[in-house]
Amino acid sequence: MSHTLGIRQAQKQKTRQALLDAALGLLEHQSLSSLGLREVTRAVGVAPAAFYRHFKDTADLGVALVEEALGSLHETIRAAIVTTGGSDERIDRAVDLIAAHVRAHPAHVRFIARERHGGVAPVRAAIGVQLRRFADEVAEALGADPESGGWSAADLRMLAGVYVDHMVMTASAILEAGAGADGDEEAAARRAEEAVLATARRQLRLVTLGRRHWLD
Amino acid sequence: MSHTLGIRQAQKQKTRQALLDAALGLLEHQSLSSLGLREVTRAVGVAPAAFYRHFKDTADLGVALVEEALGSLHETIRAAIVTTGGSDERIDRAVDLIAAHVRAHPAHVRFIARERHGGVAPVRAAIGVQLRRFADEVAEALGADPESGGWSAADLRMLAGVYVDHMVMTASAILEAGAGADGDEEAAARRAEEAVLATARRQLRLVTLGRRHWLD
DNA sequence: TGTACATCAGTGAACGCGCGTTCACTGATGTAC
DNA sequence: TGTACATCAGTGAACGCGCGTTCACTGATGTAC
Repeated sequence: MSHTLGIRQAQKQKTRQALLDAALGLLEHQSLSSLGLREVTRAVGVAPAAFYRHFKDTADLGVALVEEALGSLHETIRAAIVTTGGSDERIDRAVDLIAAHVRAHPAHVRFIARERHGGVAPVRAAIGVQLRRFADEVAEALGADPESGGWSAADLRMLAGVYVDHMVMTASAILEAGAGADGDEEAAARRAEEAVLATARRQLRLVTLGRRHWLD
Repeated sequence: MSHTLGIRQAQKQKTRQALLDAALGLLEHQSLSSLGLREVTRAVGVAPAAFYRHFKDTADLGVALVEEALGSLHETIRAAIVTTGGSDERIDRAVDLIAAHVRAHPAHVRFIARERHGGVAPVRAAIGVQLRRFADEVAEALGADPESGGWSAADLRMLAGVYVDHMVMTASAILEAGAGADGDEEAAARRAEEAVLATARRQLRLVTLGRRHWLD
């Protein structure tokens, strides 16, 4: 099988991951566009010059973060796709999966929502490519669904786009709902999150109804 | 009626507007989070210290930009609301209005899409407040529509949210479609924009169908 | 297993530069009489 | 209308500071024999 990494390679990967983690943390309160290389290395505890052993600049690090963040989202999307059952069960399941994803990877969700339209072109492009891939994948799954008989490829792709966009928007809204959760406000934050989830479910039901009558 | 501004006040307003315009231009390729005060004053041709006669810092300037950008969007939304006719005509009209808005105020659209989830909290908050106001306004208009008989306030609000979010996303997508339009690619960009508009119309039709069968 | 050399992730000092902020100022505009 | 004083938008110099990038380096790890 795959041979074990040498000590040197393993240590390098560890430092690289520490840089990525530190950057993600620092991006909670700023945009990638203003993230400094020295800020990141300071947070990790290595010399500024060490940064260049791993990334060309912070935009390059941002692209690596896109792969990490959308890798985890990809798994959630696949889990939502394979769900079976009636439309209401599928909607509940999809929304639960998104909520769990946000709880597991809040910083990833924030990063994607923030940089999707952010000021760093290569990162924006990388996010765009991946989200389009997700939509293609969802469109393919929708095409396999008997409910989609008679749908054109363009219409399936349009519907898939609605689902993917909705997923990203909902994830970001859940994050925002929990943002003010300090001390006593925890209960209020939980209520706000539940309101976001309820709205998301209603919106998905609306789309499902539209889908059902698309070919009328 | 309102008395004319003094020469001093008029000149001050002119400088303030020049700072806002310069900032908006500089934000095409970066986020507010990384916009420098000196950058803005340099673009206008005034001393750095002059900035403080108008804004506390760049975040403060950003909040002023939100009001400017969402003021113009507000008018477009009102125009879309008062449209009459069958649902297809209303959809076509709404999408045309968005396209015209993007053509008239591309930098405003970019700013809102970028900073809606951006790294500057006061700006994010200001955008959130205004978009929620727009949704309230749309919900009220939807409530007056005979097609919405029997709808709960929460459902109307949910639907209004879908429309407002869709409008912002579509505006941003139109901008992105035209982004690569240099030289020979102009024709390709126009085709890309038309594809975005076609998708937006289909998505609105999907929502309209869902709306029609909401109470089934 | 042991030795001699090659590799290379991370160091630490140095650089020039542009940043945000302060301050006393200037001179055109505004106001009171 | 004319004069004397007040206001205040914009100036320009100065400050300390952290930035990104470069470079020769060190010493642990890897490799060839």
